[in-house]
Amino acid sequence: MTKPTATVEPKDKLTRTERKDLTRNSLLQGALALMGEGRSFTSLGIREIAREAAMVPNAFYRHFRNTDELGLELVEEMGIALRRLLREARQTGSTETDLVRRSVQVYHQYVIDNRLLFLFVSSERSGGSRILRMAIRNEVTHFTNEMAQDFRRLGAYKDLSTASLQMVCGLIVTTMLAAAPEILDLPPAQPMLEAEMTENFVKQLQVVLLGASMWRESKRPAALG
Amino acid sequence: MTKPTATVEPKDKLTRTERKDLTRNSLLQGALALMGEGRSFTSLGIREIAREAAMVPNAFYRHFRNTDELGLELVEEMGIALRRLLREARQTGSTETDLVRRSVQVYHQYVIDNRLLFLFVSSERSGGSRILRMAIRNEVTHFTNEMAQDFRRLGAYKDLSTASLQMVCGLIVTTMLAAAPEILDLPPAQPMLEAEMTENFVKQLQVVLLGASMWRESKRPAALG
DNA sequence: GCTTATTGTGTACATACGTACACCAAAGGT
DNA sequence: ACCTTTGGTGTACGTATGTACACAATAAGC
Repeated sequence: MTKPTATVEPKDKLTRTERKDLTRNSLLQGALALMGEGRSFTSLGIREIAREAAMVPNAFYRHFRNTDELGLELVEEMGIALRRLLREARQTGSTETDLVRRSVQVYHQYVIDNRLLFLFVSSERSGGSRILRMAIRNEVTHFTNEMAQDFRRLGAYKDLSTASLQMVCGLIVTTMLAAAPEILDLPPAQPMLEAEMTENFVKQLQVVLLGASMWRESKRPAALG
Repeated sequence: MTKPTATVEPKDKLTRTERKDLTRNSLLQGALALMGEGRSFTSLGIREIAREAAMVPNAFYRHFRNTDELGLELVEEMGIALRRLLREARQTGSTETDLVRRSVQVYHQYVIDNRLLFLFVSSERSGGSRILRMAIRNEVTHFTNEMAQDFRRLGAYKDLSTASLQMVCGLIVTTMLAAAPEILDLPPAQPMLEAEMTENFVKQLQVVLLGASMWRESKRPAALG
């Protein structure tokens, strides 16, 4: 009894579920990789994905019933990525100097670091599969709401109603997401182009924030209209 | 000699090029129709498109070398549609009362009336085919510039530099285009939802325009920096 | 330690695809 | 009136696809 029946295996002997998660993940990454080569999600086939993940076609079915199910998993992964982005932004956000520009740079780097995921989201956000589209829209809405809550917590835009704050955050998120494909299409190692794009992006956000800071709830509540 | 060799055929006897344009068009419409059923462009096949257009697969080659070439034609069609939209907006724009709301309604209706085209653009703007993506981005840039020129002509936002005006118009166009897929996914005959979405859209644009009207060119020209 | 459930493999088949080639009807130029 | 060009058809072939089924290896549960 030098070793009690170890619940955690020593090192490279993996438990079955761990192994499964591993291959499952290589399927997910395979699908992303294919889309990274210019394929759209609805054009992906089971065989193709399995081949990219270096496994036999039929193995796909051990993990997903069809490609849509795999897509939903990818959307979930994106949700996690977005939440992580927000967390990073919160930490960066303490210094107030040129906050927008700093945030844009963080976002820019984040998009590049998560290239394939953002590529996936950008394409499929208004892409072919309705199921995926809705799932992504859901995640984006959550992201928007969390951003609004963060603004509240930071005491920014205090005299905006919650609805207006969400509206503004929606605008910000729209602008952010629209920037992603342009970031991803940027030819590499072209600092001039990159700087130009970033500057434009920064200014757009500044316009939005300026508008938000000037915004007054002009209409009386609908119930009284 | 009762009839001089007519350069224009009487009525239903069409010239060859007319006929060709007709079938060519049914190919384009067929492709759009397929995307309307939830397919993405890169997933479309020659056989499929030809079938949708009620012709034999090989006939496709009489009009396009491959699907990408057909896609570029669709992009061109979109360009025309956008220019037409701008023209309509110009005419509507003379009355100043609640101009934004009116424009949004015009746009909303326009998206619905050109459902398939906007579906195509929304999907492929950040979709799989790089060629199409770039072509669409080109058209959108043109559209943005024309909008900026219109603003100039109308004397709006006089103290914005041309660059800033284009930046603002870019923001507006981004917001417009982001709204399109939501408009298209709206369940039909739900005036409550529709009104809510429109209202949100209107407010977002008002925030942008408010920000634009407050915008001051803060940075001195880069050459002097 | 034996049994069972799970994960991955190999084979198979009907179907759809892109494309090549030969062909046809009819419009257009001369 | 003739001949050529053009737009569309039919057949054919090699290849890729989704999925069904039988099977193998091995971790998990008892």
